[in-house]
Amino acid sequence: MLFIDKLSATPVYEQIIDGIEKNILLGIFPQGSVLPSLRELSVTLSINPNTIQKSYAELTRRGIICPSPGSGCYVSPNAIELIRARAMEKLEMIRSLSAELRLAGIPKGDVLATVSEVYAGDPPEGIYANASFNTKNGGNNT
Amino acid sequence: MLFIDKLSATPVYEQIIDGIEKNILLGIFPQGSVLPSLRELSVTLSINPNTIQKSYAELTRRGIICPSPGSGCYVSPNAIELIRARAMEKLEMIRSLSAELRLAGIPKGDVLATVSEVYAGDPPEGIYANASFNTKNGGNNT
Amino acid sequence: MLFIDKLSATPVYEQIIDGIEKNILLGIFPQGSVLPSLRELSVTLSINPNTIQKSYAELTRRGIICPSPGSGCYVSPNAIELIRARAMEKLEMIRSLSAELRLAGIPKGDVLATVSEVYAGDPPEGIYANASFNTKNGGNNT
Amino acid sequence: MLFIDKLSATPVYEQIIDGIEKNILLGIFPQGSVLPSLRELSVTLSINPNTIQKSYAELTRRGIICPSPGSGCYVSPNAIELIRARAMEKLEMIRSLSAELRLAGIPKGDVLATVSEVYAGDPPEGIYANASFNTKNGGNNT
DNA sequence: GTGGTCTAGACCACA
DNA sequence: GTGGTCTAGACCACT
Repeated sequence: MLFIDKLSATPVYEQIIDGIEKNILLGIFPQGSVLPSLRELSVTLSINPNTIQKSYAELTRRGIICPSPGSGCYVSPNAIELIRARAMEKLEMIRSLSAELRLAGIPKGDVLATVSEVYAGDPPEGIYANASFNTKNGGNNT
Repeated sequence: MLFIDKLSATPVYEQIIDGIEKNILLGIFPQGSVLPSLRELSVTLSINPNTIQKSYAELTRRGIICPSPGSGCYVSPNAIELIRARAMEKLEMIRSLSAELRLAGIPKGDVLATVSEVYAGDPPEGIYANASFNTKNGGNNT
Repeated sequence: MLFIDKLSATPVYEQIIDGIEKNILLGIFPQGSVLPSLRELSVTLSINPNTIQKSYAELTRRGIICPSPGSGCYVSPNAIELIRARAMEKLEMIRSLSAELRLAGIPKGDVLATVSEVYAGDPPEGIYANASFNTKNGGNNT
Repeated sequence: MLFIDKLSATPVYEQIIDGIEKNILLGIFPQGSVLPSLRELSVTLSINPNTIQKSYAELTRRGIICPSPGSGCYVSPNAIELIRARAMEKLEMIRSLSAELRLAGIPKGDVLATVSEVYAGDPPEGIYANASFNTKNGGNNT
C-alpha cells in the first residue's frame, strides 16, 4: 500500500505521511478504521519504528488519526475533511509558482495545459472513473 | 530592489537568488549590466557577506551571472534564457501539486482559476477573464 | 468512589492506586474490609481489567492490600500506617520544589500560605488563618 | 556549571533545562548573554549533541533562549521573568502534595517546617544573603 | 564554526 | 501486543 523511496530528497517520515493520507483519500484506509501498527509498518517497509512513530505523531497533531495506546491508531472520522482543508495550502503554492512562471515568460497556456493533463489522465491506481472533471470528491469512499 | 525576510522558512541565500533573478527578468538588472557588489548588498540588506557570496556563487554556477574579478559581477548575456529554462522545473512542481489536489478532491476548475488569476493580473474576483493575454514579462526577447 | 481521568497525564493505574489509598485514609475502605473485585471495578470505571490488576498488584507489593484468592482483596490491618510512611516521600518532593521556588525568587510567604490554605480547609482567600488546626484526617489512629 | 546525573530518573535533557534555568536565575548566564554552544556543552558534559539540542529546543519554545543559527543561542531579555512565571506551576504542585499529606495525617507543622528549612538554610552556592525572606528576586543579576 | 533535522535503537508505560 | 520517550549518530543548511 505504501511505497517508500529511501533515497528520495523528501524525508521518509514525510513520504509515510503523504502515503497514508493518500490511502485515506482513496478509501484504502477508511475513516474509523485501524491503521497498521507501528511495528507492522516498520517490518513491512523495513524502516525504524521510530520513523513511523514520527509520521504517526504528525498525523495525530493534524487530527487525521487518533492513537489509542495499547489498541492501535484509528483514522479520524473527519480525516478526509481535514486533509482536504490542508490541500488549500497547495493551491497557494501553485499560485506563487504560477506568478514566477508568468514572470519568466512561460505562457499561460503551458501552465493550464499541465494542470489539465493531470486532471485528465493517469489516475493513480486506475480507480478513478473521472467522467466529469467536477467530481467534488475524487477518490472518496462510502 | 531586494526584500529579504530573515524569518522566512526559505533560506536567506535563496531569497537573494530568487530576488536577483526576478530583477533580471523585470529588466531592473538588464543583461550585461553590473550587479551590486558583495559589500554593497551586504550593507544594504544588513546580511552577512558570506551569505551574499553563496548566492552569487550559485548564480555563477547556473551561468546567470559572470564574476569579473576586480570589476564586479555582470549579468550574463543569456541570463533570461537560462532562468526561463530552469522555470520548467516549476512547471513540474505544479504538475505534482495538481496531482495531489486532484486526489484530495479539489475540482479542476479551482486550480485553473487560481492560475488564471495570476496571469490576469491580480484581480481578487473576475475569475477566468483570460480573454486577453497581457503577459507583462520584463526583459523578454525571442 | 473513584474518579478516573483517562486523559490525564498521570497513568490510569496510578490514579487507581491513589484513589484507593485516599479511600482507605478517608475510612471509606476501612482496614480489614474487602475491596471491590477486579471485574466490578473494571465495569464500574469501564477500564481494562488488566489495568486494575496492575494497580492491585502494586498495592499488594506495598503491603496495603492482601489478596485472598477466591474471596477478594482485603485492606491490610496496617494499611494506613504504611500509606503514612510513604507520605514522607511527598514531603521530600515538597522540599525540592520549595528549593526551586526559592531560587526562582518566589517569596517564602507565598509557599507557606499555599500550604496553610490546604490545611485550613479550602478558603479561596483569608490566607494564614491557621490559628486553629482543625486537621480533619479520616481514619487517623495513634 | 552544570551537573548531570545520567543515571537519574529524570531525563538528561530535562536536567539540562533545569540546570540552565537555574544558572540564568543565579546570574551565571545573564540575560542577553550567549549560552555555550551545542557542541561545547556536548563535549563538556560528554552527552550527545542531539540531547543538548532537545533541551535548547524546549527552552526556545518557552521563550527563555533565542537561537540564532550560525552565531549561537542567546538568553532572552525577559528570561528570568518567564522562568518565574513557570514557577507558579510548582506552587500548584506543592498545593496538591500538601492536600495528600494532610489526608495522610501528616501535621501541618511538619510541612511548614520543611518549607522553612529550605528557605532558611543551605543556599545553593553561598550566593544568597537572605537576611529577609521576602527577597522578591532571589539570585537576580544586574 | 553555528543551530537544526532525520533516522535509528533501546527502552518504557500501558491495555 | 499497543503507542510513546529518550538518547544517539550522521548529516544538512546556514553564517
